[in-house]
Amino acid sequence: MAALTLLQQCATPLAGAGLTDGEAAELERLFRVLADRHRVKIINMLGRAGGEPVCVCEFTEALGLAQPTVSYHLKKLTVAGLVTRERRGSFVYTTLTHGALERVAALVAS
Amino acid sequence: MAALTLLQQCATPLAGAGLTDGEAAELERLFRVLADRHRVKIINMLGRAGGEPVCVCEFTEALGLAQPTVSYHLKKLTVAGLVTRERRGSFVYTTLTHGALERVAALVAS
DNA sequence: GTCCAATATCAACGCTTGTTGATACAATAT
DNA sequence: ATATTGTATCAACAAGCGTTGATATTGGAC
Repeated sequence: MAALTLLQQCATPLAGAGLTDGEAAELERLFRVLADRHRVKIINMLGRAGGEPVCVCEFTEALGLAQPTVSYHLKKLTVAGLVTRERRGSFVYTTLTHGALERVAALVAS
Repeated sequence: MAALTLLQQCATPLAGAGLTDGEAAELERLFRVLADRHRVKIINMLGRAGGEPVCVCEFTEALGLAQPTVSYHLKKLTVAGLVTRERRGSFVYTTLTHGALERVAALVAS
């Protein structure tokens, strides 16, 4: 009856403080923006442009998507701070935010 | 009438070869696994454990989720190759795959 | 002013995802 | 053998996401 039944045998000590709910939610939002094949391609195109602005119309052609769809994806990337947009006449150009990807990479590796 | 109407003013030259459809889809799958606050927390907990295995029951407690939900998330992380699972008696322990996060970070920064 | 082209927003639909009770499986104890 | 505990799978639902016609907005050309 005095058997020590070894409860809590699974304990594993964790060092340091964990992520807060807010930090976890922010990382979720960031990765969610990256979690789309078209947005990944857009970012890759912008990277290959070497920081130079790329016209919206190039994405529609390269991705084979309808114009509203591209607009939808670019907005997601913009509000996430990964790209910036500027008008030049009737065209809108998108630029990769400098250092944004490096910041993401640093977050992952931490 | 001979007005040069400047068609294709938006051209931007892109250097190098872009991502293939397969590569873009693979990145999408990877980021999709990371795009969840609970999975982010799990990975963070595993990182803080310093490569040591962590029992499933610790996640249910720390995340405040039902047991099937934790099982669901751990499976996603497992099939993505980010973590590995092993049984020890009736407990199942999860370990952060060595170098997995560093590989992801390298992908992002490229 | 009108006309046209590039882009953004809206509305609606199909599809995927996260969650959880219920249930099944696995391993140990008795 | 049965009982119990830890974990995985199943079924069903709510919520969010990507897509695209239709429509609105913006800016240049005439």
